[in-house]
Amino acid sequence: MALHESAEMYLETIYQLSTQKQSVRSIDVAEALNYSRPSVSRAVGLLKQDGYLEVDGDGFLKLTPQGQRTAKDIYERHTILSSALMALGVDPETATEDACKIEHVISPKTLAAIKDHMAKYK
Amino acid sequence: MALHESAEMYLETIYQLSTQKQSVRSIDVAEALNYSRPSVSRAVGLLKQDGYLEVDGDGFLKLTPQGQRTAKDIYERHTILSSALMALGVDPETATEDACKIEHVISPKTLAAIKDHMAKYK
DNA sequence: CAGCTATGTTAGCAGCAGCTAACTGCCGAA
DNA sequence: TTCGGCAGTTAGCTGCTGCTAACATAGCTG
Repeated sequence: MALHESAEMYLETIYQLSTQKQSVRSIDVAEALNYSRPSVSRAVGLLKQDGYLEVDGDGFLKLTPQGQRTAKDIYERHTILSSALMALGVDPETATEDACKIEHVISPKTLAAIKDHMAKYK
Repeated sequence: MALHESAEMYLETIYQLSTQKQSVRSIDVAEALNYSRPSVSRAVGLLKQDGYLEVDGDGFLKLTPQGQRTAKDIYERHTILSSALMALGVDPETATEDACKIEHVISPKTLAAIKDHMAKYK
């Protein structure tokens, strides 16, 4: 089951938050994305149902190995894209915003090509 | 009123078709996009309502000046992106597919940066 | 203990955008 | 003239994804 863009965004956000703090709850995701609690609640339920994360008794979100893998992949796309755009002279804020959108639609082939190009011109 | 991605896609398709044939009807758009006739019918109605095109008595679609301008802009984004990706070594089919998705989410700033980069390395 | 606050959930709404089924109108061929 | 097919429209369904309102629960605090 392919992840929808919104699911990718939730997963990436949970992953990023988990690198910044010990525990991640739904409310943290809601604040990070500026979404309502119900929106996050439903999304978390779907991600859980699809095996991307677990919610423990205290409401802490833990990515499963599959979730971890997927989130890392999305985050890597984001990182490559935003640094590529910044290398082109795009300001960091715009680069981050655009990377955030492009990361959900770009193909592995194109990403690899960008990565290669970056390596060459570094 | 900002165009949604789907509206941009319809507009771009109409524009492209109009460069290839004398007259463009809804059915042509449906075939080009592989969408149903009702889907196109509704989209055309919305684009008309928003002043992007006119439908004449024979069902031929004519972009208004505003529609023409907008469609050209989208198409230019598409052209720049796909040639940029191909310049990175992405195969034409993938480049076109990815350009088609990226063109709807990329900011003017980033597009300009890509254009500059291309001009430099040509 | 009462009550406030924080967090999460349930129910249901809205808008977008695809779809099918079915109706209409028109045009050309038998 | 009648019939069949093409093109377009209308009605209504579905799934996604955001929202608010309202409720449940737990935990602190006076």
